[in-house]
Amino acid sequence: MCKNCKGKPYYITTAIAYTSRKPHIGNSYEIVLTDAIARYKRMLGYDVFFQTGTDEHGQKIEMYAQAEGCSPKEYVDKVAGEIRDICDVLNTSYDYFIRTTDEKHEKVVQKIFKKLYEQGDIYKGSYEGLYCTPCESFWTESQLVDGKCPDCGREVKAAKEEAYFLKLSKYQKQLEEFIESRPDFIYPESRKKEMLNNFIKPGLQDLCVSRTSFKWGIPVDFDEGHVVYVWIDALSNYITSLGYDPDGSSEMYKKYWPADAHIIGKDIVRFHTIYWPIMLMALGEPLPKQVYGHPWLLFGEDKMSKSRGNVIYADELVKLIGVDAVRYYLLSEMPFSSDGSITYETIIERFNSDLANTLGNLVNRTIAMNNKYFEGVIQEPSVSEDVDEDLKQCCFDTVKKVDELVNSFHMSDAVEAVINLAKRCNKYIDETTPWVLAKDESSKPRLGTVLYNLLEAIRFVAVLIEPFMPDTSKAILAQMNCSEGSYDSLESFGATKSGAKVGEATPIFARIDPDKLYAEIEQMQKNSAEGEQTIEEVEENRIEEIAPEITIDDFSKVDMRVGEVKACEKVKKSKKLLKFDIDDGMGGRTIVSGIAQYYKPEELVGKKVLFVANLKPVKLCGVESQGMILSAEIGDSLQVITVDENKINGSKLC
RNA sequence: CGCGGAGUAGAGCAGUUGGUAGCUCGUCGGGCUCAUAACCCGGAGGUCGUAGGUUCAAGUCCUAUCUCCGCAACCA
Repeated sequence: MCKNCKGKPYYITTAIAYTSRKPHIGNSYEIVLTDAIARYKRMLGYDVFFQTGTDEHGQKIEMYAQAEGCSPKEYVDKVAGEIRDICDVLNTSYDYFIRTTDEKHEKVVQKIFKKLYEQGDIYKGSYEGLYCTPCESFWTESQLVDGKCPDCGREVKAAKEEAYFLKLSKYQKQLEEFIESRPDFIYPESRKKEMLNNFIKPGLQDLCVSRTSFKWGIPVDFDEGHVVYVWIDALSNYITSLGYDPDGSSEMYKKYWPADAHIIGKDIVRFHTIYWPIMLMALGEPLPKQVYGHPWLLFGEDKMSKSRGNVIYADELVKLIGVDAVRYYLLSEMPFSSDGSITYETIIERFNSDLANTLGNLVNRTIAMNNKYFEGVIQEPSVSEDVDEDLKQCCFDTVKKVDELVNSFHMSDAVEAVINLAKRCNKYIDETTPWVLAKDESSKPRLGTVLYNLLEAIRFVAVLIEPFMPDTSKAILAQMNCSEGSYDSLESFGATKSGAKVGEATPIFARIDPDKLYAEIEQMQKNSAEGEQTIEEVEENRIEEIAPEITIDDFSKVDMRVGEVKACEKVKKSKKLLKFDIDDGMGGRTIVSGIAQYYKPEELVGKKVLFVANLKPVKLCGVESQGMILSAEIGDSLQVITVDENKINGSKLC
């Protein structure tokens, strides 16, 4: 069937998951999607190597661990375990689970770093005058606001901090040519344009690849105090696992690299299509063949987050509806390029309509008829009619269609194609009316043929659906008492053996009763709500540290006044900015503030607020802002400070 | 005018190179009884965001315009 894919290496990866917290079902989509492709390729005969894993370093992990009162290592061990458990619960067939804290990985990352340094692609440089000590952050000249830290507005210092940089500019031209000449490299195509127009063509800035501000990372072995920053550490997982080594790579590496496909989220397309290829170019290694930046799964219209209370975890959903139903839901509901949406309503709808009514019922009624009319014995087909041809053709067409769709990462369409074949089978039953044939002894041969054709067509369904729902595939074949589940058997119509006996007809998917499911969900949410305070909450309520001491002279430089909001509107083309017309008792002024996600424009009109009156004006998104409105912030919430209505506009604070 | 994508039946989506507008769910009616109140058929429902233009012919090409989304920018 696919002569030239037998034994051919096929290397596919997910991104490695950051071990900051347990992933929700949207995060888990990626592993299921990748697993489906991996299983499909394996079925075709490819020698598949499917890798997933965890990204475990960085400042955030350090912080979370501290909040939980454990070491970073203990923390990532716990979360990596949870992530791996979810991969297993989802029945994914990864061949290797890499962790960036693996000793082998760390060693090779150090070597890679050193090699790039020695050949001059990484150089030691420093930021100049742009370090904010309280924020522990570096800023580029263009990020600075009024010469100050854009995060906290405090002074930034001349940098004594040194850091290592990767020379992206050197490979820019080469990368641009590569991307332009490989229409298959970036999926979907709109992402490719984004990368070229927004990043590559305007000119790449050299990338900072080391940090001294935290310790939880892979040390740069020739310069104490520096740790390798996320890019080189995380991205290189794809090759360290295979046994890449600057001093001589393993056979396995030579066999599987370059990767056939990196399956990643749309948010990290940039890293995989710019930084990663350039790293590989610098190392003199071939580039991956395809990168698919898949969309996100949203809860209804919103992003899933613990604080919104709308998180669905894969393992919990599996408990409710079963692994294959979860896999089916994710694969069928996620579009190719736009974000998908998960709701309990659509979960029930998809389950009942596709899995229970169409597929499950088809298998059930077919097996039942075979038992009822022939004591289970599969008949030898003998009397064919024109309708049969149409059914057979549909089987072959579906095989072809699925192949095309999987190869272009259109998984939901591929899944749908298989379900459509099941629908065709249901139609075939109505066209041939077996129950009518059963009434007349003379039409028994035709009846036997019809049921044979059905069983064989269902076998096509079972085989084709294996990558998406492995257990269901097995269950169907088992119920048919059929051992022929190979992809090659789909080359012709007729691999089902006559004379064998089918098993009991037992429903594969029982319909979901919505009320019952909702009740179970409620129960589950209650249970998890009683759990411990989450990391997110810990982080949200963390009180910021007090800024360095200042003198009264410093303070008196800041001139704060009372003003009244006369008008307020959103700044066009910006998400976060609101433009205020303030009556400052001195003729009025305009102030722009980044609080659009906390307030609607009309909410603040008429209120008396406090503002800094002597800040140097700046332009934000084209609007000049002449000051700063004071507000109090903690974690995710923010409130503008307002004062009594009777305060006179222009009053000075002291 | 920073770059790119999208606006098609109540909902969610297909519609390569321009040639009678489709699918799934829902809804209404019919059929059937092998099956999981399932299955099959049919109807209703769309001036394909808006306004122009090219063409014998435009959802599909061009221009303008509105709205939404992604990336970038932006939190004084």
